[in-house]
Amino acid sequence: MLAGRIVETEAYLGKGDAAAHAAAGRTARNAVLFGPPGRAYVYFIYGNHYCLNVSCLPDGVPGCVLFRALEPVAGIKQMAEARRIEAAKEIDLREISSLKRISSGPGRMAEALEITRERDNGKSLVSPRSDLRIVDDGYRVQRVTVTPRIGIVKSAEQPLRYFIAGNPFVSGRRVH
DNA sequence: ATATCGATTATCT
DNA sequence: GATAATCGATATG
Repeated sequence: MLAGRIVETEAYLGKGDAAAHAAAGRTARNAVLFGPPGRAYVYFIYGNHYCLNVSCLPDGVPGCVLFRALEPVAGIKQMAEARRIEAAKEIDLREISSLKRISSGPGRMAEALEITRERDNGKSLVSPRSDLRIVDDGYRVQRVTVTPRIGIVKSAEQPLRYFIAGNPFVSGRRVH
């Protein structure tokens, strides 16, 4: 079983959030965002990467949370293999710097979990029967830092990125 | 350490 | 035809 702690997220809203895929209304691509909450919204970006979100607001109201980084917890070797970083010589999975390369960043995270739109879009993330789930393991976050979102141009100033303060698996530069 | 750039394709204008 | 919620490699200080 693969598992990781969610350490970094971003919120994307609907109309009024120009950076959100739902901003211009419902299409075949973003239909999950307009459906019930708790479903996987997986999109393909830059011709290379998948990114995983969970739909959040009530049926008919678009909104989601993008998962940007995981702290690897279980199945670490398998995730490293999925990322094709197991073979490299200087990789030592006991080192934080190596572990960070597994699932710090939305594209990396999806690759580590082998998530694709074809397989996972629309899946429930809350059903006990689902093979892709968000669960509570009892971990309690002490402090959350809020900053603007990464990699967007429109609505770039809004403070909608959230991460566990000081967690070493948060992606990007700003970790505090 | 920071900056810039190319890859590669589904989706939308 | 242009764009994009990224990544990894390369160049430069």
